[in-house]
Amino acid sequence: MIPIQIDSAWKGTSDCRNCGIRDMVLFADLNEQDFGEIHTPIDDMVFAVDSVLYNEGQTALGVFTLRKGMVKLVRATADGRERIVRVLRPGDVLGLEALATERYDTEAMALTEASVCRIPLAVLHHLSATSPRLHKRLMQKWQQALKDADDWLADLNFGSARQRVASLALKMRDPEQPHMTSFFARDDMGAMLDIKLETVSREISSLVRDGALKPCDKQGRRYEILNEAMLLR
Amino acid sequence: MIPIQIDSAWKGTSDCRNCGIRDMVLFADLNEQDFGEIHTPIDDMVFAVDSVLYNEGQTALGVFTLRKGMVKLVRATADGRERIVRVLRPGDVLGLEALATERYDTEAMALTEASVCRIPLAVLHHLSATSPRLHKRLMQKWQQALKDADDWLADLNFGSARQRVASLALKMRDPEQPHMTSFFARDDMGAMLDIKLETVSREISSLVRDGALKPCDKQGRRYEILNEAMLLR
DNA sequence: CGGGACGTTGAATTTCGTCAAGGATGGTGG
DNA sequence: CCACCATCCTTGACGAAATTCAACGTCCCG
Repeated sequence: MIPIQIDSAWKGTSDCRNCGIRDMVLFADLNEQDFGEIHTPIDDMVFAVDSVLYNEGQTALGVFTLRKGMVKLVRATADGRERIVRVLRPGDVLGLEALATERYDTEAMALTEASVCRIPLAVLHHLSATSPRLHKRLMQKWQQALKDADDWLADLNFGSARQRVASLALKMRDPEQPHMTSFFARDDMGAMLDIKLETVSREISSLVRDGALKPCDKQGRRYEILNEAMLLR
Repeated sequence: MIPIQIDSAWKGTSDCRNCGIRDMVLFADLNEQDFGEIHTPIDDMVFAVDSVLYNEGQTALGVFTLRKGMVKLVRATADGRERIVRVLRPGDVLGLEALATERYDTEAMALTEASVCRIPLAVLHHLSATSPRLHKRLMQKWQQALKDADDWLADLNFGSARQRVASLALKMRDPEQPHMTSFFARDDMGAMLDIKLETVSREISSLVRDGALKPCDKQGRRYEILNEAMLLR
């Protein structure tokens, strides 16, 4: 079942030298010699909405770089419910933990259609030993992942329901259009913020009523930020 | 001011080869040759309760390994309150992020008297390039830190106040005496679980009344776990 | 022995969750 | 092309849970 997903997602082999977002990713400052050390092809893949990139505990095939779209990392909690521990966006790395354990610690599911490249573990193990440039980038990606994890905890799971929704709105701002922000299905937002979906809906409505946000589509996914100060509190 | 803390904490130079907890720490599988590459002394330090090991944003001097005691990682939130993002225990590494950014991402404060060794950044940068053994350990410590961060979020900040207190009790079990567990000042516990200190107190009292826990001191810090199943739900 | 810090407990209030119903949207098939 | 249906978002009323404000007790330290 998983191989089928992989097959259907596979779109070809990546040409990393000419990657459009290369300055954001792991291979940012590799030189020609480093690229020569890559003996296994990097797969270029696209996953449809709601498809699973990998499961919690699954044996790892590689580390992913997210090129386009959004991916949620999901964990099962002790009582069986579902918890979204983070949302990744373009430039982020998925499955770094596989470098240490050969297994993925969380499930990864596409929140939108998602383009990724999958870098085989062997390539990273080899390069991290031979290329100080990759080694340094790898440290930076670990550090960023850890900081993101702590940020997520400190910002989004703190305070009243209204504060949480407002924090999520700020965190999910579009990097290119800072006055726009993206929301998700209400039950996903609930799993991110640890509040019920009805409460999410109420707080969004309240922020719209108070003039902090303006809905830009009919599905409740895109909003314009009208009053940033109101969200910051 | 910070140098004064450092001076007062300094207890000598560590003999890593004979470290009592070496199998848990970064230097676990270094060989004699690797040790020969260490040209800067590892400092052995002790911090008193409530003293600060480093501040958020501070320029980093090194990475710490916790030998004894407990340390909290604290962040300021958007609204100025204090948020405890994790508690570290013996064997854990503090300040790994300094390897990537030369700065600490959080404040670290001793929850008990804490013994640490401070490994200069230069030593780690050098060894991670020359010793595949350290390189591998480093990956494992990054992975563990990231998993701990996600665990903290998923377990302790989820569900009712009672569930959170129960999860904390389980997470803070003594590794040597699994039926014993450690709590903290009630406002610290509140900052860990994102509930008010009065609620923490009430839930602890309730767990004691229901026979899940038994207090073992008069300050409310040590408890015996009488009914593990009751805490798991 | 007194005072301050901290933990506990109680009552009133606010917030959030639960249960239920209604409405908009998008897709499907006739 | 439109009616129908399923899905998801929204809203309301009620009850449960957590916070707030306050008082009180205990422990530790000077």
